[in-house]
Amino acid sequence: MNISKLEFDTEARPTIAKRIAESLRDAIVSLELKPGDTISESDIAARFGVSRQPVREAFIQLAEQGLLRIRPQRSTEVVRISIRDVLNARFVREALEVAVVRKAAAESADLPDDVFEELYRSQTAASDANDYRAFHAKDDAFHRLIAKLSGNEFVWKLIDAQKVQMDRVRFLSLKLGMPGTIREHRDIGEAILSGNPDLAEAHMRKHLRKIDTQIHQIRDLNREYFQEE
Amino acid sequence: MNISKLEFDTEARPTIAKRIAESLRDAIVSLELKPGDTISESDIAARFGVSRQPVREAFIQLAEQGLLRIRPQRSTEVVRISIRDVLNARFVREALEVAVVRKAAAESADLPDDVFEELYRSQTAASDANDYRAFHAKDDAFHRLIAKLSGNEFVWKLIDAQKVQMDRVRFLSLKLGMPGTIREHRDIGEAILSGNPDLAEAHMRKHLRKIDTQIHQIRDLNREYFQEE
DNA sequence: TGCGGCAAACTGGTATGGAAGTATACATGT
DNA sequence: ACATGTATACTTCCATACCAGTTTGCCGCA
Repeated sequence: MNISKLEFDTEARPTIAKRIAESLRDAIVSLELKPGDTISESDIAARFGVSRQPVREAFIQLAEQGLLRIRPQRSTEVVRISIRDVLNARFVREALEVAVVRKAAAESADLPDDVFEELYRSQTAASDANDYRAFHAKDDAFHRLIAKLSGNEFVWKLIDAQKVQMDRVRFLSLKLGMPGTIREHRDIGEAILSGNPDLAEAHMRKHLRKIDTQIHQIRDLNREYFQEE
Repeated sequence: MNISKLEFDTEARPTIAKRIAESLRDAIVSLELKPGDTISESDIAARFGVSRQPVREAFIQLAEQGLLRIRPQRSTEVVRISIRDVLNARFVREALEVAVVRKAAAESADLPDDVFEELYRSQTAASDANDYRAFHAKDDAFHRLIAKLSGNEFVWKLIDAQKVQMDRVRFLSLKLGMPGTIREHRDIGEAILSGNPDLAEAHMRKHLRKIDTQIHQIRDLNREYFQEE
């Protein structure tokens, strides 16, 4: 009798470090912590009521995501938005999303016609209510669903990691183009359901490349958040 | 676990934690640390002659790369090779490499005809000398060069991160197909120089997908290193 | 011989102290 | 007034100590 197989998932309990990292990430992406701000381990530790060690581990994690810049013995600062980095992230994201959307379109034969409807509706509702947070959450959910439909949901983890670089720009965009986004999502969804990978790819590229033009406007309106380059 | 020596190069590398991480990564990829081995912070710390803290940070980093599995209060183990994970990594890598190789081919107009020659030669030399380490280093250099030629060298960082999952398989392959690899590299290089993105893409996909068939042979010869799935 | 229970020896997570490096305010000397 | 040295107050990085689970193995007992 093999009892050892019955053990339940002991994995998922989040550590303090992980929670701190997540909380800081939200603060940075929502510009609560502003680009250029300097923070310190002890400062954040005191604010959360924990010791410096888990905060330090959170810092390291965020530095690897490109959100913090740790300068030993000097300071740790929230990195300013870099147009170059944003475009690089967009390039990677586009490569990944094109790969999954093509696959989703090629294998869409036995999908119900209304797989996307629920998301369209809730995103439209969020737009009508001017609820940006909900809107962006549904935006992410749409892209994630495509990855799942392609049988490569794990790719979303990477897309999400890249997205971090773009999220602050998206936050600054806010109302810019909520309805437009929904229209593009519909185009992509229809191309998938019609089993047309080339068309799905084209719509996806166009959708993702909107940021290329947006980012310069955003920069001009928020110079202080951007790196000079 | 049973290792003779573990040490980091005393020069370069900013923090102890990073040096430990790099050293451990090499040990894992070269199967010095075997899949399934359990290691502990204090154990490794003693071997390197440092405290647990930097080792712990190295563990966290390697866990994020999918090489270690940290089970709080229980143990930390070197994860076994998972065919699924390897194929997932291959999928991502393919998406990225296709994107850069197409771009490189599309913009190859003003490249000197011999950009790749040096690498071809040194890789052939490494193959003739049965020098696997050098061969693999040149293999990586070739792919990295393509990313650079496309103007997106930063993508290499991601490709490299994905590659970690495949490197242990590559290590087990060893002699399998060194000459074949060179032939494929030449095909890719020629397609780039002839400015043919579609052909370059096709050769790249074929090149990267070799692992799909190889991995099952490797698994059958090294069951103990693989996860049952 | 086999089983149950308990204590000691692990594990990773967190807290805290100290070392080394850097920036800065402020004296001091010319 | 203006350099220059210095004390001081930061910073991150590493070491050490402690905590709370988990595993292991021994011991007593049936």
